[in-house]
Amino acid sequence: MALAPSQLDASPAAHGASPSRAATLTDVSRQTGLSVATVSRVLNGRPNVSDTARRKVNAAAKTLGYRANAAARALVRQRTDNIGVVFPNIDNDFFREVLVGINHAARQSGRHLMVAFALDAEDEPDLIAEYLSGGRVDGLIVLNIRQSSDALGDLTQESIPVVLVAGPAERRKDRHMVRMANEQGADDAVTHLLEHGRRRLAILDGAPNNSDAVERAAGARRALDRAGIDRGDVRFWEGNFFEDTGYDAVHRAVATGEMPDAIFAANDSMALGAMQALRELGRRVPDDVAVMGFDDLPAADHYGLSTVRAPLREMGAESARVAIELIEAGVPTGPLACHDRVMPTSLICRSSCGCPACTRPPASAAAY
Amino acid sequence: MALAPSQLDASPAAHGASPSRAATLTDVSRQTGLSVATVSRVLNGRPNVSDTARRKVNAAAKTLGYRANAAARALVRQRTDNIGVVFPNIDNDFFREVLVGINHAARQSGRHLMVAFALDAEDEPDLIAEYLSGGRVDGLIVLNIRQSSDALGDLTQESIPVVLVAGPAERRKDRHMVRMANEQGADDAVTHLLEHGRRRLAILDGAPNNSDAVERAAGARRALDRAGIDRGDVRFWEGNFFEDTGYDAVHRAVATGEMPDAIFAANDSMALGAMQALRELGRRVPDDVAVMGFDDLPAADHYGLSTVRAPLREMGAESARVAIELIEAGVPTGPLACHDRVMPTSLICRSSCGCPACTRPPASAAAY
DNA sequence: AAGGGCTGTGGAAACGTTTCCATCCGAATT
DNA sequence: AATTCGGATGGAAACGTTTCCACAGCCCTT
Repeated sequence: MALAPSQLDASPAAHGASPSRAATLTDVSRQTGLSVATVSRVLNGRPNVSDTARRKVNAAAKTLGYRANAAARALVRQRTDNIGVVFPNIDNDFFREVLVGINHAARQSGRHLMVAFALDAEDEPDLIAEYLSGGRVDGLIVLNIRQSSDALGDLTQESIPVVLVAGPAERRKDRHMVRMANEQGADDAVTHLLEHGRRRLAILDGAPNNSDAVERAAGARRALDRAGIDRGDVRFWEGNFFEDTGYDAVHRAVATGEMPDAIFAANDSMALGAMQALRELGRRVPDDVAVMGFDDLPAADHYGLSTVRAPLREMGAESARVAIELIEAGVPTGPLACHDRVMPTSLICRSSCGCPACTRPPASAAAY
Repeated sequence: MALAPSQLDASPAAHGASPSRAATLTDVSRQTGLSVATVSRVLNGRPNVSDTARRKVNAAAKTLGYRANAAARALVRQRTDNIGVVFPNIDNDFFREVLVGINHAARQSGRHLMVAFALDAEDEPDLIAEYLSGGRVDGLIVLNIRQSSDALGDLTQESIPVVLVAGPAERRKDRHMVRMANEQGADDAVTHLLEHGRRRLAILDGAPNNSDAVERAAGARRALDRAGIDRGDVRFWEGNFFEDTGYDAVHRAVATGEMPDAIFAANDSMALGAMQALRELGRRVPDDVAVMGFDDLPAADHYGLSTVRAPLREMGAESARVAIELIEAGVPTGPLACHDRVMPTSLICRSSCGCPACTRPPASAAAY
């Protein structure tokens, strides 16, 4: 009450030397002579505070280097402003791009990321369970969850929202999910090859238990059917997403004399393997055989591989946006109304598809 | 006091349906009839609790799915068990490996990771400042901090320990740092080439303002000097770590007729560029020209490039260990006694160095 | 002139832990 | 049998916020 004006008393370590403890609301309160309630109101931009008080508090907070303690705030607000991100233990090239997208969206909303990689397959459920309770995060993003590890039971049991990125297809009605348009992307690629007059196609398949692979194969078939291509002209080659299966498939084809005039590989790794085999065998790309892949790995650019870009950053950013949306909507999102956001792919024409008209779009990442 | 034995009253949502709020210590206390103090003691494995109480509490905690609230615990313990990790905005292939290493060490110590990427160069200092105060993390790891963005002033001013990974050389005595043995690695690579009888060497340099590049070049020079190689036999080619500078350098060499019999490139990207140029020019690797790189990118394996493995996971893990060590030691680590941990590199012989004796070590990552 | 509605402010409770301190009890010591 | 000791337990404070509620002025209306 007795507020001596302009009291510049030796406040506790104004910006002193030692790594002193962080300033608290009480410190600001003492320095300004105002109550912690008022100080808190100013610092949170709440109404009903006089301009005088506002000025004093802001000045003192700046001097003291005040920053609200996250734990105390989380405790009373019942909200941490953190989002958890769980990665599978499997080494995955995409991971970085997805995380960059998540980071972008999270930071735009002023939230922070808690990131964890499963150390092994058994570790994943533990990790998820750890984030689901404990109040460490307000929402959880799980990448590429392994089919088996359903630490996730019933959506309605959970106290925080969970968003799956590139999760198993069968959980789509059951879980909030963000994925890419695998089918449309593959359709686009095959259609592109057909539009360039290629007719004797080979489809290099991915691992059959991988949902990306299955969907891409389906997209390729859809394009072939729509164009009315004779199935006798199409070869379906088995692969498993690894480079050597692309390489081997081409060598087998040359052995049996069944070389196509175009190859669509369900991912870039296999496409690059196929291109290497073609080069070794003296076949020219794209003159003799056109090749398209899927994913748009950095290496694709380097080798001029035309491909379908997997919108990884967009998927990451979208998953964060969905999580935030669910967090802000409050807990009871119920079992109904699951999100299933499908991020569009885009065709990237380089040299391997053999269309001179197409120019490579800028490698920008403007909006995600 | 009046504890009715075996009271199985309708506890608040034992494991009910709705996404009810998480169980608290008070819930467990009510269910067991014991005080929160005792419950807390049991759950933290503290002594001076009867076995009866221990059993009752553990059972109730399990039934209720109790997990301690992180914010409340952090508030009273003045410690979050979180470690912050800040990445520069620059796209960096290494980032993932480093993070995996950090994750491993952090999780082994039961800590969690808060990860953030700087959105752009100006963003980095903000990010660092945000983690330095606010009590969100107990320690901070900053990767590859940009020379300019010294949001980091004086070590002694900071309230939490900060560890730099691959930071600027000039801060080594000033800051806790974890880095790799660039000089020794480059020395090893050049020595290896010399041991195979190569004498007309070319050293493909990295960007001169990059400390990794400078150190690697110094290591190469050290090996040459020690072997007493005539400097007239050695060419120093300028590069900037990008693939095309390796490619161009080889083309220039062939134009001037100064083709060496071995090339050491300061990183794999340039080495791969050089190899591609050699292939195009009809020179055989390693027969005509041996090539070695540095980093051990995934692509190095694919192209049989012999190289020096950059111990990225180890650097990550070590940085986390240093951070944890500093956290546990308490704040006042003072300006003296800065850590400068140098993680050893290792020679990876594949086919491009031309030594049949060397076999490729397993691609394990056993211990990090 | 009295009442009512705003505005600015402070006190105090609450969030969920951990931990200090006091208390109580039974067993061991004198 | 009186005393001490140590183990088991509960009460309550503390951590740093936010926010509800009460209250004191003040201006405006009737």
